[in-house]
Amino acid sequence: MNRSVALPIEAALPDLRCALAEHRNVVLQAPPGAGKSTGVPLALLPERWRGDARIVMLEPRRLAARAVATRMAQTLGEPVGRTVGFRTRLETKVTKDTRIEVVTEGILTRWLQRDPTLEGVALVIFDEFHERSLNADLGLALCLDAQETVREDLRLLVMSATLDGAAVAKLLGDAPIVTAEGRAFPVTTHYRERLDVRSARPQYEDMAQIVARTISRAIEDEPGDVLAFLPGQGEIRRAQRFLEETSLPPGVRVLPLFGELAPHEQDAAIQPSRSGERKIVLATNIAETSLTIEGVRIVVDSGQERRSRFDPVTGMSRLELGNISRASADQRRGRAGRIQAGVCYRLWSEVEHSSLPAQTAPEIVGADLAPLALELTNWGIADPGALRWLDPPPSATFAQARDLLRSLDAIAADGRVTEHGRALARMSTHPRLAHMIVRGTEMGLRTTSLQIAAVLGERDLLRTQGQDRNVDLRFRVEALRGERSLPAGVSIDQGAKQRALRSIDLLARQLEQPRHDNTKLGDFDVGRLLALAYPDRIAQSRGAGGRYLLSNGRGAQLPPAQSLSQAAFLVVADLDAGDREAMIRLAAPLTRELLEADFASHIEHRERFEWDSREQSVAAQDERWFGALKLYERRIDKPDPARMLDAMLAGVRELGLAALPWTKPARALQTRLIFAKRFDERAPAPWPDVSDTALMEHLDDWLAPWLTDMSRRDHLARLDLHGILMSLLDWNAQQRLETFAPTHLPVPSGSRIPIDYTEESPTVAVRLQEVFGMHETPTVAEGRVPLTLQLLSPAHRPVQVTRDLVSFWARGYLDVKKELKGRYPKHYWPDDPLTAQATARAKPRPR
DNA sequence: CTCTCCCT
Repeated sequence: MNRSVALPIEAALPDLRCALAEHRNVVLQAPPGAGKSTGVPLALLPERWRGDARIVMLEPRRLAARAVATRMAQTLGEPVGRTVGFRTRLETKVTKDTRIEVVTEGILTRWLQRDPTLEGVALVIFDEFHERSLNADLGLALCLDAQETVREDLRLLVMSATLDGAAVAKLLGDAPIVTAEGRAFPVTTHYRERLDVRSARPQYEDMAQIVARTISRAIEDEPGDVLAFLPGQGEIRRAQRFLEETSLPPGVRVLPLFGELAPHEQDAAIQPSRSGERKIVLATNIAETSLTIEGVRIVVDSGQERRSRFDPVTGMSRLELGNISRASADQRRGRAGRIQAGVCYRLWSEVEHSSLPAQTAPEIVGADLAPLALELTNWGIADPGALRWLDPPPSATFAQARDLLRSLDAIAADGRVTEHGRALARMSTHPRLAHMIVRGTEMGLRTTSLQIAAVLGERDLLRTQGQDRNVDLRFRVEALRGERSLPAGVSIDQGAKQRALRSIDLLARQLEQPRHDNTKLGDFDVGRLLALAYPDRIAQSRGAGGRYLLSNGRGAQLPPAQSLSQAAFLVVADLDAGDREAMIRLAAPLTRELLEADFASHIEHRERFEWDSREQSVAAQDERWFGALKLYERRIDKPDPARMLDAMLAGVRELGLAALPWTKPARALQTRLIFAKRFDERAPAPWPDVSDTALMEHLDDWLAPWLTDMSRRDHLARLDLHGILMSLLDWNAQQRLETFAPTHLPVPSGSRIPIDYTEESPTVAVRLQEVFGMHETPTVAEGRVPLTLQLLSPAHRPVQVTRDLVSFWARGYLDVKKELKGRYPKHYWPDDPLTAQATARAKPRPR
């Protein structure tokens, strides 16, 4: 147990032992390099409270679980699996002698679901808790619940590097906080303002270019290897090009590092440089926690990262580029001070730094919560509020997750877990995929469904170089089965394949044995099975260009040059939701026939009656829908008249009243009725409101009866609007209208002049000569409304307007006569118009 | 021109 150099954690161990002897729950705060992961479990092994029970320590990653267990075993001078063992989903080294068990975080959840008392476990240690992984948060919530209900003596130790310990200590019931020093060398921090004040810079510069320039300056100014953090592969490739264009000192190599890189390429970046050589590692977040790069003295930090964010509305995730947190920046900087004093270049200013979030948002805030919701439901909890959380699961996402579980038949109508849901919870895969495996097994497609789940559990089974990546999932399933020869530039990731095969074994053991299994792969088996897992991502071609519509209503697009783009239907296993259209990353083809057969109970039959604006007619169609996808449509030969009528009315509503065949008499009748309604004071008034507004509002009442058998705009020409309006009046009202608002005014010449009711005051336009002998101003509305007389010349030119004929004759007439006599000398212009003979003749009477 | 990790 002796080490040549004492770990910094040693100093804190007495306090930690004390705290754990007296309290069930304790928080240990220690920076990276303190040696807590290996030091703490070993130090607690002899404690009295342990008895003969195990200490369990959670690690966020399999690699870490194995490495930490190995180091502890070495310290004891034992092989792994004796006193110290580890357990991950895919690999286990544990015996009956094991008293310290290092496990990945998901394993604990599995244990708790099987045995909430966690029998045989004295202490659970949450290592790297500051990373706030979903599984660690869930594990802690379940442990606290178990502690409250069935395991009062269970001890919990939360270890954290950068996390503010106070919040978690409070969550643990005012647990004591023990702190330890780290062992890190000082790192000098340069902010961007100090680097770049010299030159005026353009407004925008490629991040990759700025990183490259900072690196080439740093490598001149400082000794040692460089680790640069960039948000993604694209930026890494660009920075690499920029660096290779500049003249780097001899012996300096540029090495990219990201998750999709082949293992031997990752190793090249991780291993220490040979003597006399230096390296520049361009890395994603993978180098922040998962991998440690040997020999780094200089860190260049872009300050950005890509993060996955789940959208509960669409049920899809998207990658977002954003600023890192201060905690993350410190973690990245710490990578420069592991073996000696180092230097860190931050490509942002000190002012910007203070505005960054202190901590990275915990995973639970932005993740798909379907797995968590299934765990909680299986735990017997429908509302996460029943448990204690640092950050509770966001309610919208949790609700979406419960909806999904309901659609997978995992939750019953009463909100509790179903037998099927229990089966899904027993499986070590996403509930969607577990559902696919269980139902697929029932369909006789067990092997294929297991293979799909295993392939989807890996980032990508295939490595593609120098060409467009083929997104067909069948391609990968066939490769896993060894049934496909791969084209040049495409190879199997052997590590991924081995993990996939282990996964299949594991999942198969979690299943009931099938009655029969079809091991041969049919063309559409993958698509059919995938549809069980992702019914919301079944996609229908929109025609050309690899563009599809998903059953959840969103658009999605295939990358260029995909053989799948010929498929009428796809099921999408993986996609990035993007800003506008989602990009399909993995999919398999399906047919309409299979979709309709497998999802018969989810297909919606609709008889659709709608006004088609483009065709200007009613569309009466028989349709079959799956979510947002229209699978089938046919014109209905004998449509239901009532629904036809509704659609026709909708059409008129859209077209407006102007689309109706208004004749002059019809419009005139409308204005007379409006006039009558306005001026008739007799009660009860028999007049309907036929203003344009009222007609539009009440189309169903007055127009509908006349629209039977009509289905297009043309048909409206058949309407007799005058007759229709007249039919709104009973016989008495029709009679009364004739006297109250007559159509015409008889004048002394014998003519009948039409009365225009559209103006504010009803008007007749009549030649002056026709009203000689008319003593009084004519009226309508039973004498209450005088008509406006527009008096015209023989040539129908307006001469005078008056609402008072008596005073016109008395005063205005003389002037008018004089003028008209000048222009129309042959006409008859009497001195006394009241006794003169009116005439309707256009030509002057012969003298 | 798309991060990373994980599940008896």
